[in-house]
Amino acid sequence: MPVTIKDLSNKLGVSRSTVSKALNNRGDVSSQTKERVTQAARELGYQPSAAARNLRRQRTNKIGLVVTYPIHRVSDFLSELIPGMATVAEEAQYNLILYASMVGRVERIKSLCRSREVDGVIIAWPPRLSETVALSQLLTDEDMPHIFLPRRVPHSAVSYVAADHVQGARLLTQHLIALGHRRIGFERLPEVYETDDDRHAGYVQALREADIPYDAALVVSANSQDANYERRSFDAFLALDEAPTAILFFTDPLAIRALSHAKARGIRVPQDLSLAGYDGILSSGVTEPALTTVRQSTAEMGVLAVESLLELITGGGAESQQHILPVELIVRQSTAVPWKGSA
Amino acid sequence: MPVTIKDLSNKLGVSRSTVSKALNNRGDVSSQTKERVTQAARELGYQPSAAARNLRRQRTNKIGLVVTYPIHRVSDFLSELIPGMATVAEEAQYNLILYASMVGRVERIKSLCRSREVDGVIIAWPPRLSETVALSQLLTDEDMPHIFLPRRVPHSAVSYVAADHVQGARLLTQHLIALGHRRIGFERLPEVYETDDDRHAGYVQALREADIPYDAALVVSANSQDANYERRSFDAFLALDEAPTAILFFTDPLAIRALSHAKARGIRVPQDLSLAGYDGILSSGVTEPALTTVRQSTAEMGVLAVESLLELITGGGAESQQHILPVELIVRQSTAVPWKGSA
DNA sequence: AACCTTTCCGAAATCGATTTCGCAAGCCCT
DNA sequence: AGGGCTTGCGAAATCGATTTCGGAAAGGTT
Repeated sequence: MPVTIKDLSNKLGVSRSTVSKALNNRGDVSSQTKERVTQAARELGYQPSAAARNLRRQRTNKIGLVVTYPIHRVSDFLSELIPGMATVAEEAQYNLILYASMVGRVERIKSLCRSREVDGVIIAWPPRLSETVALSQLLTDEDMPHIFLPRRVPHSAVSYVAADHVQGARLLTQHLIALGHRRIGFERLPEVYETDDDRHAGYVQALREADIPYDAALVVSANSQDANYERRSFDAFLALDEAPTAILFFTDPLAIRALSHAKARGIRVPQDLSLAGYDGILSSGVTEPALTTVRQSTAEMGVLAVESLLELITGGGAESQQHILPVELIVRQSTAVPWKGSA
Repeated sequence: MPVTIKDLSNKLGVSRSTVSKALNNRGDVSSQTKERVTQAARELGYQPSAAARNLRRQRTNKIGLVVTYPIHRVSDFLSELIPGMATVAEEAQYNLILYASMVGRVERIKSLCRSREVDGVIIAWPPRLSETVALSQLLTDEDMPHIFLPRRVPHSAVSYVAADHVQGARLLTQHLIALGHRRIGFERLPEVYETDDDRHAGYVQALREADIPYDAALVVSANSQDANYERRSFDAFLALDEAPTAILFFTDPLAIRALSHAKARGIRVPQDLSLAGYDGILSSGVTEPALTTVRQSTAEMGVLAVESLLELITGGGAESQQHILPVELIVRQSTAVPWKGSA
């Protein structure tokens, strides 16, 4: 039985209204009374009940991080996202509630809105575009401020924070072209929809800019569900009439595994073959050779998502928040001039 | 303006009490009425207000993950902890609220208790023992179920989930001894208190079991604040009259950096020097050579912590929950027989 | 002195759900 | 028929804070 506002008002002989107004620093309380009340509140260790306050104020000062993707598949990103998000939220007197088991649970999201557990949500790793747009509509209908992360949603009314993957893939491809590569493989991952489209577009764009014809045989689609697929696709690359001299992988883990396949086959990286990843995860820096990759600042995206969401909640900002953050090319040892030494 | 219980009762022409009782499946409502009510609730998409329910029920169905350590320093662990924790919590109809900026904020924790935002808390990476015990006392006084993670708290009334670090360090040391090492260095990290003590104890125990005298010169203390310290301490190891043939590091990152220092000095690992880490982070598997390490199942600890906390909350379980999870030795390529080939 | 402003406070309504308690209707039993 | 039970429902209290609104008291103005 914690101290309530009633206890305070009894002890001081003033009404509950006065206590509340004093603690919230309203105008119609004398500074004397304010002093007495705050003093007593401190002494008794009074802390307003969150539930009562939420009910009355009709807001919770909590924002939801709704992960609409198998959460263990994105835990690496979460570890970069969460510290910044939580910190920024807390600076604004908000807390982060995690909703992990949201894969395909539109019903659950709807009930989350209606029960008003949170003042706004960040939808992390939303599903394919059509569903995302529908979800956004649902949330709008429910009057729930929301922002998508970290995927671009090409729709003017939808808020999101994403990284510039067109540019990322373009930078990587340009880097390889500058080294002298002309046959550049690209292993894409269609299951991530727009992100995959974007990176593919960046790859295509860089090729076009260098007047290198696009060869569909150099582009294969990975499948993160199927562990064996990687090796098969890697071998497929090598079996081409004109094998690529460099391969871009959709993510670092794919590239790292390709690296070990290469080693197992006696292919030297980068002398015989250049490999590059994407994301700049920690492991990409400690492989031998260290991976050339593109780094998106996940932490920054999280921070920006929270900040944008808070603006949507307080209504201070624009109608919709759309942010695309720059990415950074990280050149390391896994890429080099093709056929440097064939010994 | 979401649908409230009042809307339902109006539409159906029954009292609010009846609606509530019907939806909560109480005994004193006819099954007919129950049917009508649930039907209408579905149609209108009624969802009880979380705040109102919390206020009335005096519980929130939320548990707090209180990180009392700089959160960006533990983000790797968080990524392993959180998916399991959130999933288990949600299965039990609970959600996880993150409290990130809790370093030294005892006041904040106290207000968290008094405002009853959560039904229980998991205190992650608690501070030194004396403070931890005091914190536990505070939480007990506030009637707030709590559990510490992932550190042992040697105090019968305090609940915690931890890993068996005595055993972990012992396994590593035994492994090196079995390979033939007798001069085994140990770089400890005193800032993590009990965990450090435990690992040191395991090291000592393994040496004693093998009748190898303890040499204080082989044990140095790292300081994670000071990036240069590592190199200095590494050089200090090498400068010893009788340099160690193997070194255990308190964590994988320390070992990984030692690995690059070794390379930079032309020392071959493991031929000239065996190195081992601790924790089995992802990166430890992709270094060259891959690190021998000890893996604690962080994910399991998180799950167990949530389960234990839920028992404390529902009062079903024991008075205090104390769990020490086994650890697993992972032998990889960074450890070998000493002086295998000196060429 | 009559009137008008401020200043400050408290009674009561409110947020939305749950729970207690009383009561009416219907049933069974002797 | 009368007493006792069961069943099903609703009125009202409750959780704890906030907010609206009315009014008393004090001060100021002509």
